[in-house]
Amino acid sequence: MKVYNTLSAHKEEFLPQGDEVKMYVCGITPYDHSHIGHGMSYIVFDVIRRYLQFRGYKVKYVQNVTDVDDKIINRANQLGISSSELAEKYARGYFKDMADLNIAPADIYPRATQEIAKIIEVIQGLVNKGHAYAAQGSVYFRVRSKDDYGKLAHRSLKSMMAGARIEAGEEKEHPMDFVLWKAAKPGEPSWPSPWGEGRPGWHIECSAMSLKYLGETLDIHGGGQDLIFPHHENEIAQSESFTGQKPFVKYWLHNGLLQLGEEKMSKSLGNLITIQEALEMYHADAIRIFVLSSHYRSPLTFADEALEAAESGAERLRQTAHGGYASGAKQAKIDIKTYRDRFTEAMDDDFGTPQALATLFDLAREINRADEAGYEAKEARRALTELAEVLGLTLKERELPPLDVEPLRELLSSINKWRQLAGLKEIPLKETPDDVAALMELITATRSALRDKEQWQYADKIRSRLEEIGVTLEDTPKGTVWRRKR
RNA sequence: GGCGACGUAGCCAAGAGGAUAAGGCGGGGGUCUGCAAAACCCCUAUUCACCGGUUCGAAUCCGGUCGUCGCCUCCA
Repeated sequence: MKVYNTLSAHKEEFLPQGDEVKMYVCGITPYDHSHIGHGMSYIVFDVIRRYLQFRGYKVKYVQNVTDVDDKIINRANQLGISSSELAEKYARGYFKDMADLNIAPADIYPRATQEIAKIIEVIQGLVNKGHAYAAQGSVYFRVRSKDDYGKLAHRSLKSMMAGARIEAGEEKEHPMDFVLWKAAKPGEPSWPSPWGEGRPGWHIECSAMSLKYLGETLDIHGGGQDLIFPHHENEIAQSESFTGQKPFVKYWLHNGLLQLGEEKMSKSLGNLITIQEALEMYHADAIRIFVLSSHYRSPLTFADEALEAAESGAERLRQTAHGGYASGAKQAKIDIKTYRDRFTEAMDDDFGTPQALATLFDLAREINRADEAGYEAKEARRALTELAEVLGLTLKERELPPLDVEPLRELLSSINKWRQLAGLKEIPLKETPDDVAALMELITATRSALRDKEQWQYADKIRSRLEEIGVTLEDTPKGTVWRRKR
């Protein structure tokens, strides 16, 4: 397996330290709804994790929740609630978003506010080693104490200074020094520390948590490309300075960013579509196919046309996975291994999901072809479902609100008189069922009988009326099947 | 200003020196069907932004031009 490592800027052979892959992905700051840019990132790392498991690795996956930060505090103050209340609310929303996108939960979701002791321990260690210094109740990391600072972003301290927008660094020794511990301002949530009341800076929690839950060296650390600098650069500086161990992370993986129209989708620009909004419009499988049809390191632009295309593709895979009218027939000769190998080969090369998906579509075509020829392709269907699952595709029908019974009852009573025409008995009003399945059974049976009598105009009327109600009919060799219109 | 990525069919998007330039969507034609739907079959890039160069051979490597985007500041 090869993975692209941001640190080396090359693809490298993936060799984790042990059988259990230690994987850390930067989580969210819950002060607002998560948008589909977040969705993209977590879908990407979900697939990476699923694929590692598919390849036989155990994975320990940790994702932080930054539940204290300026934006949370400001927002909570605006709303007149506590910052922990606000953070909890949006963290819960985030977990629902993830579940709805079929993203498997992390093994641990540490919260910054629950890890203060470890955070203080790390800061204290950095101070003791001369990598950090206190000033006015805050503590800063001394970037000049780390000789390879900038190695992840591939920039030198000098080049960062040139043209960088740097504010006059009152308390800081060097403009690039960054805060580890922020002195409390009145009215802000704070914790006691050796430097006085305060709260953690943004970067330090990731160092503390990864150290606590995964150890001194992680196999994989992931996040969006926008986190490379300064966040991940600073994590490296903190962690390696604290432990004295290099590297902090063996493989740094970063996904490209989702764009909306001309610009990056981001909270600060306000041009965002929330995950729940996207899910109202599209099936989670469609969103995943949209994301996975381009390589994870490339930027991707959210466009309704592309999502619609993904929706149609998802529908085809779904139909294939659940199809199969030729049961009990001769087994189709489909070389499943070829498809598995193609899938694996694609994924082994830095998670080549576009080609992995292409393999799925090719397999689906061959299954349908076998179907068409009257062969049974159960094994191949199973393989399709299994490989789809590695990409986190459920291939399940979207859960729609239940059909209204009333329109179906009305339809049944209005076609009652046609039943005689079809050679069937009319159904007494009292015996009209009130559950969808039974109603549909009677309606389709009536229509089938009408078709047998070649009463096409009546049969077609039933079909178009059902379409209005939200039911699509398909007349297959094995009879009429119905499903919810999407 | 510095660093980096990208420009492939109507749209989305793989491919990274050599065999017919994946796949999805859309469109056209056909098979099946009473008609549909679904599915299947065929067609839809003689060419990879443009200009030069290296090479027996370039969409792929090098240089330049144009264009788009990201990071350098909170961000997945």
